[in-house]
Amino acid sequence: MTTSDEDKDPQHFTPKRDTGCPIAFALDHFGDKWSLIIIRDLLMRGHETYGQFLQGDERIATNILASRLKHLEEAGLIHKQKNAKNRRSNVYGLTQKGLALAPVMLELVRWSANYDPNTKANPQIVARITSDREGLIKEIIQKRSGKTD
Amino acid sequence: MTTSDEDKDPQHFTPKRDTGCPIAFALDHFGDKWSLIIIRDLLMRGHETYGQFLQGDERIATNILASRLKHLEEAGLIHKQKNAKNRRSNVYGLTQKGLALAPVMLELVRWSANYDPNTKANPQIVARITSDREGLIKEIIQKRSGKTD
DNA sequence: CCTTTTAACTTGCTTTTTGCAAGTTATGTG
DNA sequence: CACATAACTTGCAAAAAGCAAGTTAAAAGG
Repeated sequence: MTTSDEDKDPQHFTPKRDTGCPIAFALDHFGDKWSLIIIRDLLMRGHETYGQFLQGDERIATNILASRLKHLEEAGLIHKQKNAKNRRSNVYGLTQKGLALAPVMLELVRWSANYDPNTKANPQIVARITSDREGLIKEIIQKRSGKTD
Repeated sequence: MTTSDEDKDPQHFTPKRDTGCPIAFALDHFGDKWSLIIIRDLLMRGHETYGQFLQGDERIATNILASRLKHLEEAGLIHKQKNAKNRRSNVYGLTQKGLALAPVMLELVRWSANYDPNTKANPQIVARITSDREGLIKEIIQKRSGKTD
């Protein structure tokens, strides 16, 4: 982890439901139908461009994608960088705050794998959530921490 | 845990986004602004009647509450029982499938407690998520498993 | 009993969010 | 220089959320 000046506090983000409840706080960040899909793409599938998100399995609409990316950025979960080599492509990445959702994501995977008879969750990963949860979390976070993170 | 005939498979529920992805599966169950609040009330606060949900901190609208309860029941996360003693009050409870969200819930609490400067999360609980996660999960599940569960 | 409360919803209507299709702009590419 | 493409934006229709009021059946009080 290089300590650059990223992940600065998003001054502009104030939760809607300001009750202090942790669940409500989380929902204010990603409590809609698409945000977690985007976070999944970033965290589990290595997607990092607008076009890659657009072509995900669930086919998010382009205007919704734009609005969710904006919201997630304002909420401090992701950041957008210009690609120095190719100035028309932007690269999205998870901040520390976003990467810290890995444990939540893995518990969701475990739960769904357990209750969805048609799950396509990778059995090896699912098994490892139980056998080596901490190791898996660290591995994922390391894998998805860009050099600029 | 008494093994009654509850928690039967909800034949009628088919996920909207049938991609096989565990995250999408989870979102089809509770990927909206209110479902997780209701599950929180059931799991962490011991709420179990319509009126209790209505009076939660976030003040869900009554028609939305009714529709979410119906959906959660169809999705097999909760069940509704008549109260034998008082026939006009219904008692809601989590099914096994719903109780199994405890780990997800706790990771959400941990994440939010960590990133919300104004969190009201109980510090003792938060500490225990790290020090005795498994024990805490079992304790919560046991506490919220009604006799009829 | 008979009136009043109350729990658990439902209905009607307005506002907000989502979704679809098409259009725009600034690069990049042959 | 013509064309392709990444990353959006805009306009409008459809769906969901939110608000206020109404309904129903059962319990509680007198």
